[in-house]
Amino acid sequence: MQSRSPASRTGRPRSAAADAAILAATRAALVELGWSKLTLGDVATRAGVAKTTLYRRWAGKNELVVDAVAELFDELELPDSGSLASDIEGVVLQFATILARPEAKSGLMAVVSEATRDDALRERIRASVVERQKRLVLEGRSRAQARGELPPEPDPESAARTADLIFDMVAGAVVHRTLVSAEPADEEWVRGFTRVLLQGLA
Amino acid sequence: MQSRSPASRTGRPRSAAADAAILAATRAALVELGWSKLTLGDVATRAGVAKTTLYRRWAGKNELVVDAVAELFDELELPDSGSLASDIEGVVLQFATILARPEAKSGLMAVVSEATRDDALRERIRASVVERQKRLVLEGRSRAQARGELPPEPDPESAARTADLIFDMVAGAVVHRTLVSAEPADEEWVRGFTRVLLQGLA
DNA sequence: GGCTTTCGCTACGAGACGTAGCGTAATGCC
DNA sequence: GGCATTACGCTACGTCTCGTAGCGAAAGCC
Repeated sequence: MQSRSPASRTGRPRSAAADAAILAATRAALVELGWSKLTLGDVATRAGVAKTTLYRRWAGKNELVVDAVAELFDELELPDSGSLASDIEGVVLQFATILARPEAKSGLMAVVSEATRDDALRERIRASVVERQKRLVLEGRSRAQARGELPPEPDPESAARTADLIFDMVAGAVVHRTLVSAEPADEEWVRGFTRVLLQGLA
Repeated sequence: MQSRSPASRTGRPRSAAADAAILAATRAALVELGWSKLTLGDVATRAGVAKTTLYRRWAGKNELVVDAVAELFDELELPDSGSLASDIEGVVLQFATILARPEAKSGLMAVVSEATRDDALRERIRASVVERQKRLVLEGRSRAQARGELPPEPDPESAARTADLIFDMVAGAVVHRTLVSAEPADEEWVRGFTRVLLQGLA
């Protein structure tokens, strides 16, 4: 969350329950109201805390929603289904399921949009959402290489570039399908997408 | 733009110059202020019109920005460079160049985010941005099929599905690369992306 | 000239923002 | 147990933007 200064050993400690209540209230408000009609006063009331308490912990709407949405993606797991294709399909489907939830839809793109003019916010998104899930790409690839489904990378730099490209393609396609085309990223779509992606990487 | 009722043959006509001035002022305000700090009062002042004039033509910030941003994508053209790979590279690079502009970055994602709770707005985006550019995918594919670079489609329904998938992959990857990863979608990246996409479609 | 619609201007209530001030509650240190 | 320190709830406030209403003037068509 925020940089809790390590030298704060004295005084009343911050309530951890309040943090959880605020983040949960934020997600609930995103579902009911969406980003633009969400107000911090309303979130505070839902969470049962004072508005001033909320402002002591988060600088504003942007930072609050990033933290509230980031928690949603922590449940992503890489299945071990035996083949690279079904591993990818499983992860992409999980990602699509999370993104289909209204609190993720309305919250995530709004903060990404705000991040175009706020480097600190973009870094917060990268650190708490993107970078934390890139592990799935890396682990999936190394598994596939161990199974001989993918060739080993010639050099580390090219390996990193490819991983970034894969991540942009997966996340970007699912987001575009879900939010812009407004069609469900269901099993059928995921199969088609995975087929193109995998064949392209061979 | 808005539904200019065909039965308005009498009375003072609306100033076409005002429309253009308002949309240009909207883009300028997006560059300087970004989405969240853009106010309709400020746009009206920049455009040299009264705030009430602006409200007579657009229902709100969302609709205004969609129209202002949609104009940016009209300059997309399909190059005829002889091979499918370089055709795709050319279009993707054009798209990335437009999306790199600050008015597109901060405006487009914001309205997409708002569209998750507003069906009419999403339809407006689809009609004035997405659907209008999907022609590039269709035309590029038919050219490639004529050249024998791509197999003909077995049935029309599958052809439409594939076109949608391609569009989601192209637009999604470029958007994610530009806005989330915040790295330039330059020639090198576009080449790598096109290689994966093309090989996947073969 | 008469009719109709748009335009610029001013003013307004409503709502959210972000902050300040105060008294109270919870902890660590002596 | 008492003290310093920090967090908390509450109230109140000035500021900003929103979206609308009302008015007189302007610009077209018959």
